[in-house]
Amino acid sequence: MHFILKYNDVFNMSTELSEQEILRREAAEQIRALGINPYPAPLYEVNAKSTEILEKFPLDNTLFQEVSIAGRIMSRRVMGAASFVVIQDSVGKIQLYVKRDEICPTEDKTMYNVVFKKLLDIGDIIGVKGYVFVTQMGETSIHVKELTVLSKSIRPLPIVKEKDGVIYDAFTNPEQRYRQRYLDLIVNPQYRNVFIQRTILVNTMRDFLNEKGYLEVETPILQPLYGGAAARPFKTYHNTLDTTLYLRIANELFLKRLIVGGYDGVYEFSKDFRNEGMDRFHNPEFTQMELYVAYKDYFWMMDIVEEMVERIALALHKTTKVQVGENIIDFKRPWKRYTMFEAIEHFTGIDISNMDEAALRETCKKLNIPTDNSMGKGKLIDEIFGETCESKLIQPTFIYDYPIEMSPLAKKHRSKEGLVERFEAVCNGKEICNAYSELNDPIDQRERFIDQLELGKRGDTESMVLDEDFLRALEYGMPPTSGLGIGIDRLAMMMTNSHSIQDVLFFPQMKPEKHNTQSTSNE
RNA sequence: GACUAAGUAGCUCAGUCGGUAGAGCACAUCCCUUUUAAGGAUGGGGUCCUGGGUUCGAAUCCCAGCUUAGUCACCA
Repeated sequence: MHFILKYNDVFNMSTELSEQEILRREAAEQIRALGINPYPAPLYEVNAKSTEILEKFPLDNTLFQEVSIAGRIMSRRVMGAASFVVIQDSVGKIQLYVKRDEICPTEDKTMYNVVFKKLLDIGDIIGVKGYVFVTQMGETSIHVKELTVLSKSIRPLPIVKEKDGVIYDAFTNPEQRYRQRYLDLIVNPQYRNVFIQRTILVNTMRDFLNEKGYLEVETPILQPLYGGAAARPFKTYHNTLDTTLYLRIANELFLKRLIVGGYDGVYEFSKDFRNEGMDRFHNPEFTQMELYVAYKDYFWMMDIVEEMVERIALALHKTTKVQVGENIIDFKRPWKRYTMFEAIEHFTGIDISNMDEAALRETCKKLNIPTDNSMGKGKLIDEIFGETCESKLIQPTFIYDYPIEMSPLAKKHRSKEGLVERFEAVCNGKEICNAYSELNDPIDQRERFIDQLELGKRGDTESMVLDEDFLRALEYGMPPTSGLGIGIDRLAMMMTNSHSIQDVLFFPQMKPEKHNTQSTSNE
């Protein structure tokens, strides 16, 4: 009891420490009292990794005879003067055999009897030196000759156990997993791989774009005007400038300014922010890769997307076929290409390409798609596509030629009235990218912005605002340009077969954590 | 925003009809020199999410709230 008082006083804790937390703090102090720093400063030389040893030693048992390895204690079985410990390093786990007279060759058995047996716990980080051997039970292990405390853990670790494929005490509570991702990564190390795959995905994309000679750039996140997408922004304030700033919702307009400036191709991996709903496909901050290339059109960009995504699949899976939920998706080139009208005709048997607004509305009624009077021709077409086609497009498919009303930054179609040169790639029933032949006619762009302002006046909270500086840039002349946006999180979900965006973000947005303090609201 | 489900020990979870709060692991003590879900024995550990109500008595029944998850809606 005096420990509780002591530690709650010393650490000024608002909540009482658990018995285990107190005992571990005590242990750390006792280690110190023995002249051992539980948090030593010098580097610890490591010359092997767990999985490397487990793979190579059975093939050549002369290897690893002077091994030095470090990791976190995940289990401990003390049997008198000999013990077994499992440590986990960055790649896996390996068993240690710790024998008293080996780590304490002299009369002084303190290191084993006191430090190892009494003061170390699951969760502590240690380094060991020794040689690799195989136990009588046939498990490749490290015979420890020297043990160093590297970091004392003062909070008990939830331990997941497994036998014969059965998982015991799985740490699966999604809230805890996301809030305490570090803990998730410790006790559920299989999830480390998802994030490694995400990084390989990004690196593959970056290598691909660099090989093509495009320039990776950085553009502002804090912007006086937001633009480039239809979304509600986050608003903030700069004190010195005494001005409102917005967190970017897309980087399109800045990258196009750089094309005006004379670069042939620019791209950016950008964190974008949208002040909208959250669910398993939406996090308030997310990552996009946007690419703009001069003198190209949208057909050219389809080829680039195919090539790039196919290469990503190969980099991650060594094959173009990827398991996503129930489906196996084959990213092998070439992908199917349908115009939006063709796709609708393919799935409904109805040709809407020459319909006027009234006929479209009638078609919606026939297909049981709810409409309202605010919907114009473009919106009606988009609704029909979304309801009848999108979820059925499992294998990668380009859908192109969109209604102009939905695409205020895309160039008018070279031959088809009322459409723009835009495509999306859809797979597993979800959009994975969005691209245009970019609108470079400054007069047309100004008119499109004005149309957006009208929508805003009618209460559309996601309509675009007029960006006078962007128009000024276009007025100096932008070459014909093809632009692309790929949602990195969505692509990562697909490539790692993850059910939720929270599974491909280390730290997904959560509500502020409620601390378990006394309830204060008696109102 | 709607609906459904959940909230009990550090972790994973039981808890019968409303009658003293349970298990495994973790933790402590003891035993044990090659063990395997973490060897054996013993033991400590609880704001049963919060507040109110019904009742002699509530983890359990009722009401309200909070938190979380899932699905749908909205939203690219």
